[in-house]
Amino acid sequence: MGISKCEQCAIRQCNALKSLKSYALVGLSGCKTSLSFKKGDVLFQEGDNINGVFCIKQGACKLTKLSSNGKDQIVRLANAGELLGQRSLISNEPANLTAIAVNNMRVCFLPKQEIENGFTSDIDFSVDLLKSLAQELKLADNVIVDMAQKSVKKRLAETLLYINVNFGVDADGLLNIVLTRDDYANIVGTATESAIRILSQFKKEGLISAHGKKIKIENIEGLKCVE
Amino acid sequence: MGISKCEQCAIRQCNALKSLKSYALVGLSGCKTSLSFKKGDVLFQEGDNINGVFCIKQGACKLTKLSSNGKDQIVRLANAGELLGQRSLISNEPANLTAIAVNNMRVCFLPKQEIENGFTSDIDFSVDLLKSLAQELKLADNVIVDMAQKSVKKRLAETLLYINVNFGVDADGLLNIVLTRDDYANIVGTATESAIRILSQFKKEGLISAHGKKIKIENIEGLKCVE
DNA sequence: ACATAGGTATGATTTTGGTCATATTTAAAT
DNA sequence: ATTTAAATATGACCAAAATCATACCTATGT
Repeated sequence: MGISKCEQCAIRQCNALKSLKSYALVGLSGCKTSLSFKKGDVLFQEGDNINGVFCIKQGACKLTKLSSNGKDQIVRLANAGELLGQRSLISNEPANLTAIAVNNMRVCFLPKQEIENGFTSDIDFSVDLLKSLAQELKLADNVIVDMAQKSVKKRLAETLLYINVNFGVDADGLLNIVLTRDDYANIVGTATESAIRILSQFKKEGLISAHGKKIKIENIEGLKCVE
Repeated sequence: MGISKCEQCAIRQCNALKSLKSYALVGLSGCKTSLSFKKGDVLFQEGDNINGVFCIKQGACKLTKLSSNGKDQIVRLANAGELLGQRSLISNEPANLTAIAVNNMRVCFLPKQEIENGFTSDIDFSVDLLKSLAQELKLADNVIVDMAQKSVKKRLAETLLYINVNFGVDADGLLNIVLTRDDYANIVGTATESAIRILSQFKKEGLISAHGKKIKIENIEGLKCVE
């Protein structure tokens, strides 16, 4: 059971839970589970009946799906503040994606029943859920277009820029999210060797620098111009 | 103004409007606009403030997005019964996609205000909207994986199978949706010549037959096995 | 019926990206 | 600290798909 209380948790301001009335939050506090995951841990798997949502308090994860060719595609990255499993809860279906921690995470699990109470009683909450799904859908549609129309090199450049904007950099300017070359390949949908090759090229061109897995963007404008 | 009444319209059973209470339907009837579009007509464009939703009574359309390389990607096809513009309405944003009729269409336009009244008063309506967005999101995620991981040939085979299942065939077994080779290319995200070449190959292999633009699937199992 | 534009078809060639092979480096486990 | 596995790097080669070129259909309007 949770130590902290949902009413006092700042992270809920980042997602639809911000619209829950205080009595609903008290209900949540009483039945939530605080979990922690280490890098590489699986939060849930494609096909799991998750029966609730996960609120990311700290850390980030990748949402992947296994393709029929045996490769895992990373469909998107989720950051602290995001709610996972909304879609499955709403559709009343098993998870369509697998969630894997990309660094150490603290997560609250909120059981389905409690959330459902929220959205029959709180119209603002369902409106917020609608908005967040609508946003996810828009982003997904845009990814479809990028996948279909842009080169691997451009997709990889845009991925670096995306991570820079959405996850930021540390004191040394290194991207806060640390991914393997294989992860990068699975985001842009290419072979691992191709991702490695292109990142090496970006390094030679001075667009990025790499210290092991840690990447620093050296030339944002240059990356934006990659075709 | 509409001739028929929303209360008596069967097509709304196919989408979230089925959950509107009868008084809300009467309100809609009073302010809806019945439109018709011919093949190739634009219902709305990416960037338009559509200020309402479109309910497709008859016909089908393609939802496209212009990529930075100047090509139009077909993100999905929408059939009779579907509601267009839900996402924009919810996000309160301009349309992210362009809708173009692929055959003759009859469509009702339902203004935003009226729909919004529906979802503050009718919890079932917002739940249904949530479910339909959730479904769209799941499909979009699956398309991302397919785009990233499958060959052009496989994507084209799956597109034919998708159209077969979702739009059906006429008395002669020809697919009900008639698309140009260019449209097929823009669905799977390839060059027009590549789409033409692969369809020719499918013809030679006896998987399909083509009578001008009209396509008939001759060997469903064969198409399913295309890699 | 004829002209015309848009769509289909196919060949030749180039480019992009995938696969296979093999080092080398880095990180994790004992 | 040493071993081991995993991740990175790079070359060589191959396959898939894009591009360029050209020709031929087939609807459409005049």
